[in-house]
Amino acid sequence: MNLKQLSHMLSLSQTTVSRALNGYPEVNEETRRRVMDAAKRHGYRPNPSARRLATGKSGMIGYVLPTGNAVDIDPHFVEFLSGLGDYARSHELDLVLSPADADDQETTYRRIVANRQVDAVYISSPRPADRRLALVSTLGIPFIVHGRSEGFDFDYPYLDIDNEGAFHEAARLLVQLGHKRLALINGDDRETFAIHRERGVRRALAASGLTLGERHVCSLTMTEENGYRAARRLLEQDEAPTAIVCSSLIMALGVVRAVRDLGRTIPGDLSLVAHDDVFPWLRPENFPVPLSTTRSSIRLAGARVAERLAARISGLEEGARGEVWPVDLVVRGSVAGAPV
Amino acid sequence: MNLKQLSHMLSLSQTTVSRALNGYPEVNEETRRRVMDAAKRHGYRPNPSARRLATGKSGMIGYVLPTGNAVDIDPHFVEFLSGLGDYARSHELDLVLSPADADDQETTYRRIVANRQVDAVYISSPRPADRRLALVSTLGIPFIVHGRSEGFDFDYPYLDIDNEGAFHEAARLLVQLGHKRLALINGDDRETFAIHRERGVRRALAASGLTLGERHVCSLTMTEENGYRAARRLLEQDEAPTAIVCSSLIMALGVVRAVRDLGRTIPGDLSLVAHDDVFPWLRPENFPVPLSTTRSSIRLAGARVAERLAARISGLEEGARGEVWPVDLVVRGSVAGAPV
DNA sequence: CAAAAAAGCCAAAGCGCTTTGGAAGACTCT
DNA sequence: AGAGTCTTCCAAAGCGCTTTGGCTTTTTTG
Repeated sequence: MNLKQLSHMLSLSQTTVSRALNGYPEVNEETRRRVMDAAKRHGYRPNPSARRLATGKSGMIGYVLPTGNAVDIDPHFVEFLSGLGDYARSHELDLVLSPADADDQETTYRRIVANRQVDAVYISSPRPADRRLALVSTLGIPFIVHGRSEGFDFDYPYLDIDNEGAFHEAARLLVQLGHKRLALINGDDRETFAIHRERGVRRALAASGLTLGERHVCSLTMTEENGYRAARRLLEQDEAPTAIVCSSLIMALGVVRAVRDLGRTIPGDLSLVAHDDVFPWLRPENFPVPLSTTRSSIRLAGARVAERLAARISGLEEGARGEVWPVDLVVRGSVAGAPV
Repeated sequence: MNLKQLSHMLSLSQTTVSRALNGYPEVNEETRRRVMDAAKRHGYRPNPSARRLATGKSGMIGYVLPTGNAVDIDPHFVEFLSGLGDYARSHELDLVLSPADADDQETTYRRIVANRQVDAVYISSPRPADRRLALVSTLGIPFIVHGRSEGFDFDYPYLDIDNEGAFHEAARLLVQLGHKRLALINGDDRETFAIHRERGVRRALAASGLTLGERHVCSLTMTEENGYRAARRLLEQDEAPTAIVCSSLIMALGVVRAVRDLGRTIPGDLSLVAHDDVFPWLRPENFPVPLSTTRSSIRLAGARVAERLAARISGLEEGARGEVWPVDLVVRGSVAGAPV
């Protein structure tokens, strides 16, 4: 059932039917009702390919997926996706993932924009002065950044959590508990979120006249193994930290294992706080010692990004509004006063 | 730069240019070279929307993503995606995720087929007599199943690993080591993979005159917490198992925690084997006691599925070929002879 | 009541590609 | 040399929608 057939059986022109369906004003309300009715009755759905060709709109949102043998997709991605999907579903928005060489995403961005494959894109895990932002801005496609970049002379729309604030709070708590030597096991410090987190920790320490020693900060991709290695390195040095703030639950698994291997205990010998993105399959309260966390649901963020993307597409949202979500600090058994 | 302009500057018809570009035979090789050359020089790329409308082909593969508040996307998905992306990237294939109400995916399948949004789809986590298979078959869109269904009177193309064989081997090893009471901590037993795994364990036990007790098999979604609960339940009963086969590394984390909480040890009191899908962020060799696993890279499976999907789209693959990959059994420290 | 404005509808021209049905010219064959 | 066959190219007709520009008809206005 296409427009031609439908309009023919209504004895109307395609123009009128199209306009009636798309809510244009220059059509009699009575006629509109007839059209709407017939459309529904016959299950008419405009052919998206045709509509696309005519309008240039695709009804999809895009994401450029960095791939390559050495590239692992972040497991956070799937949770983010859950949220995105939750919202997108209710609006019949599809998501197109365009795999790209991790070292040359620009080509892919240009392609999807030139091809008008998607109406908007989102960008995740931004770095300071991230080239994708500049690119996407000049290409002029609506977008939202999940996270933040830094060092641009222009604003852009983003959704981020207050990483600095979260880690500031976590560190402040530890300092208040008497810890003097904190360590940070961070994610890849080329990404802004990691930089912000480090900044938060430093600020909290500085407020008490403390500092984050060179050898007390690790920056690694977030795997269990890296968490283990980092913890071993930290705990086996002379001025071993008495508290660790850790950027991910997965790394925290490794930290816990290292602590055990070294015959130490949490929170007796070491206090531990980690960031929790809220995975259904790994919960901080189920750690051997319930883990204190800075918590922020990445899934909710996904839903919100989808919502804003939809708003931008339909012109409801404009400008470069940045949105920063506060982060909960959830105290559980893994923190205690500094050992004497 | 569109076809019209290009053909005009070559003083050729759109027909000829189009044919030259698409490799049709009825064009002089000399002419074809000229065209190809000019196209490259001017960076001409056919407009996908237009091509789509004309051909009905989209150059994308689809996946219907079940969503909903109570629905969690499997973390395996992201690894599978990595593999899919690896292949898709080199062929400029995009992946479109269509979020659907988990309880009504049919509508979405019908939509994406009717709209010709994608050239092929893949289906994952199939169940016995999975309705999606029947649906997609009748809708007539090329597809591949990752995993297997059962109980259909028709064949279909799939890629699966030898779950039964893998768990058979694992169980056989344990039996050979003298274990009489095995337990299985399985994934959701409405899914075929879980059924096959249980079958494998049962077969191995039967071969030695043993059975898998009713109370020795758990079937749960694969979270750390469920692994813990299952293990506690198993180990605290009278006829506690001396060996456990577990369907996922994440659940195995919970098992290890439970064992520890109960003051037991691996492999002294309990032997443990788990299935490893090969995540970069959680490796069996890094468990407190290196974990024996049945190993199969889900990422490679993703790449292979993409490859076969591409082949089906271009007509290179036909029929209902099923492909079953063998699974490695990797023995590490977590298994030992049965306690006396 | 005539002129101007508004309302309601339509034919046709795109959007940019593929593909059908020829047609002209070059080649082969008897 | 004329008929038949390839080879190589083209004009034009879709694909199914949106949108422009215009044409009636009705309503408003001075």
